Amino acid sequence: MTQTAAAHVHTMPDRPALEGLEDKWSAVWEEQQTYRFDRSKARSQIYSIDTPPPTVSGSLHVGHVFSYTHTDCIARYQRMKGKAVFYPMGWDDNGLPTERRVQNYFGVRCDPSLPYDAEFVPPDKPDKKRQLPISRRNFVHLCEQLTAEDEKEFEALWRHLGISVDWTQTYQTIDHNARLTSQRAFLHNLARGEAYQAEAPTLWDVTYRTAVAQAELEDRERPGSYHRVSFHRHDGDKVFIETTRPELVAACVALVAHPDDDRYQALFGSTVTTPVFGVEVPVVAHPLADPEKGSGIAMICTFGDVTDVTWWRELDLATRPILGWDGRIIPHTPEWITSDEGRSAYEQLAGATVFTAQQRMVELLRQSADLHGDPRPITHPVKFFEKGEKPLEIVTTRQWYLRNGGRDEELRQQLIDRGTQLHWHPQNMRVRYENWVSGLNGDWLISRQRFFGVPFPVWYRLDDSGEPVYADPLVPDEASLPIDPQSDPPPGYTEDQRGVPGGFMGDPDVMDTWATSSLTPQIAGGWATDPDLWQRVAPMDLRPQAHEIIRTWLFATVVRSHLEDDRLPWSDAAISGWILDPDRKKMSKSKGNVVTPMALLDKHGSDAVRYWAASGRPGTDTAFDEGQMKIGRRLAIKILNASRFVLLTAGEHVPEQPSEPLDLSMLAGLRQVVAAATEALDGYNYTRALELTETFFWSFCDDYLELVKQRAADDDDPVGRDSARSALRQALSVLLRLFAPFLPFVTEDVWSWWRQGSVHQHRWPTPDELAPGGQTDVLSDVGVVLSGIRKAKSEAKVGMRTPVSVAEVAGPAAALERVGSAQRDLCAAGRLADLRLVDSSAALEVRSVDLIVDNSG
RNA sequence: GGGCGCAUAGCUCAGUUGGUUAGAGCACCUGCCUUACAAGCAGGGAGUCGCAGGUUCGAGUCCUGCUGUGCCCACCA
Repeated sequence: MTQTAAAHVHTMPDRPALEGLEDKWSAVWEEQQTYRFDRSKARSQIYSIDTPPPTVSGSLHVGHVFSYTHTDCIARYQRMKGKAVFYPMGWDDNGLPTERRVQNYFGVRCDPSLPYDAEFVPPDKPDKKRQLPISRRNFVHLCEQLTAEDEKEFEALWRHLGISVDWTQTYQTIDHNARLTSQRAFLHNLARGEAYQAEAPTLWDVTYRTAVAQAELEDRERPGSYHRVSFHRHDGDKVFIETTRPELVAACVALVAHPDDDRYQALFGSTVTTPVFGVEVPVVAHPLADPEKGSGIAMICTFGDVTDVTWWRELDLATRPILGWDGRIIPHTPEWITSDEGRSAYEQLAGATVFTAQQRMVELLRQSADLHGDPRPITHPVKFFEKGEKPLEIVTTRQWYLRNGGRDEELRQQLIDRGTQLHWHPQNMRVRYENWVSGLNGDWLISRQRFFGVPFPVWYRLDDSGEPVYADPLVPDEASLPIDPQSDPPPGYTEDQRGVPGGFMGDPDVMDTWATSSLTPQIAGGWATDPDLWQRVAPMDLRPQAHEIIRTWLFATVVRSHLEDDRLPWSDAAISGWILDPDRKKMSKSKGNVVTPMALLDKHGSDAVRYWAASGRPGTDTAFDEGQMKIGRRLAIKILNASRFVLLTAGEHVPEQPSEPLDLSMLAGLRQVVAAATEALDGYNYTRALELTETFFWSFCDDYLELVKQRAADDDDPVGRDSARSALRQALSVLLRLFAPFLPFVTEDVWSWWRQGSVHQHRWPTPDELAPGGQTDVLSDVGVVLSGIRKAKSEAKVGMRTPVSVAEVAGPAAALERVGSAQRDLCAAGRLADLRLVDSSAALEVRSVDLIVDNSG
């Protein structure tokens, strides 16, 4: 142990350089287990992070580097403050992107009805046209196999970037623990009545043939057309409506207008008949109807859009669905269409896609003279599944829901209150949370009609006629989780009772990916597998994440924790911004402007890239700026050179406390920096902490080092010499630690030149450890004089080494006294033979500088 | 349509609760081989703080309106 530790005390190089520091130190950190979580600590001594699990099937981009660096700076700071940092890493391999990738890569598809095949090996050459059906468990294996490669790439990047994750703490969102956790949490929700099934109109993606939750919607502007269509009153008069969806006339259940709309007062309470189909529908009033839109009166169909659902529910209207789960018009002619003409018209639509049905319906309306004028093209927002390509339809299906306040004012208020209790960085992000929670219009739909994912751990009894009894699901023992109801029988049943009357059937659905990722604190923290760990890390300290998933990941996590533990999942949420390209657009792969992160790290060095990332304030979108990385690189090199100089000058000797006013002044300034940087980091303002340290460091190099370099080497003045040496060593030690969270490689390398152990396990500096006393204005006043002398030389276009016979400095007596206290240093640094101090009431200034210019040569 | 940001030097950004003459870095210009660092050092020029009002002794900062820009949300007739 001592042997290996000693091996990492490195000697100071003659020409220090940044090259190779990443590989060198990441290997040492791994070997020394520098970032290993110490689980012997109690909760109060632990800082725990709910790390975002990156989607492994996605690609690495600069945004990852940016936001993970922010979290790492916080993690390193907390570690140096003495906390045991729980900093796990997850991999998101659940959900549609992975499902599609595994299908294409291996040429297979998941068929949950198949039994597990332990002997299965994927085909050598995937046949993309005929995907081989395999069981869910086999599919999960392939997923884990494929994503392992991606995980390696991510891990290599994180290590190279210096992310101080504990690599023994990893999870995958589809792994055993994640499935166990998701199923167990669901069963708790079910037992408490928070999870329930309902048959209801549901937003439905016809391509994936799955339900979609409110949080996964997005609006897209799409072309459409207003069709002016007439309905018929019994007296033969026509009522004109405008619709963008004439193909749904057969699903019409009512016309609706605003209750105050004078034009339609006479119609309310009466009935009209639909064009073409001749179905009698009521005319109703509802305040949601907009008199300004179209003709002010609209047809209500089951279901054309979510407003239809509202009207249907609130006005208690009939249900006349004509769209199937495949997005086509239902083949058999519905019973509410009774006329011969109507039934034959419907037959022309039956089985057609929405697109084709609309064309045929327009033709039918023309023939019956119920289409007035030409369709008027418009552009309007249409709801899409965010990963889908066709507009969503609304169909009635049986689904699992989880209460999230969308239909319950009391729960909604409790969740809004949770948002208030959470410390947001930056604070204004809370508003997005509140807007979202306030705008919820239903509970969280958590079931998906997909094949790959975490299955619902329930079965249904089949009655004597083989129909499932949904009202009373069979549930497994918690000890048997995770289970797959498609291959495991419920307790008390045997597999041969599957699908037979009097037997059972497994729930065919899987959970929404957010139903799993909303449990990342529980998955990472061992809620279901390691109660000892869980009580040490939960509730967690920090959730770092991006702002666009506040409505999904953040909110869903709050919901789960609120329902399960009646508390917040973490105390703080740090919301990172986006990376913008130079055109101020969000960087994205499709635009082809993404730089691969590893190439950046190689080009500039990890510390330099981290410097750029840390310059992006919490929650603020930041421009991708290689110039900023060059500045970071320069800073890292400066740290190498200045440290080397300090150590050469100050030597190995550990002297007494500093005594010279100038030295004490510098340390007084540094004490202020330590206090301010600590306060900034406590408030998650890592950018401010870096900025303060950097500013101090440059003036430390340019002024203080220049002033004391001669005294520090002057053996004729042992007191002054040792004062400077002591101050230099104290300052270097503190500065390296202040920089360590941001520039872990260069600081660790310098630390190894003269100290034992890792700087990253050293304690964060405190003002108390620096020599007390000292006035900051000694150094600043001396700096004014030094700057004046430099300016005179610069304006005379002579070198800084040019000697000066006398410089005259004027200012108030107190300032002159401070300058005088460092007269020797000033004369040495400015090459002054004499410094003349003149009393003046004006601000301190250099009045004259008499240069000794050698014109002879 | 509602909400939240942003707008300060050519570029990227700081400017804490209102307070002398608005700052930094990059870029640019002028110099300097100076023994830690030329991937360095010294110095310099450069801004009507988006526009218009208002509050105040005093506004980059507070209030109102507007413009531009970005994001989030929203009920598809």
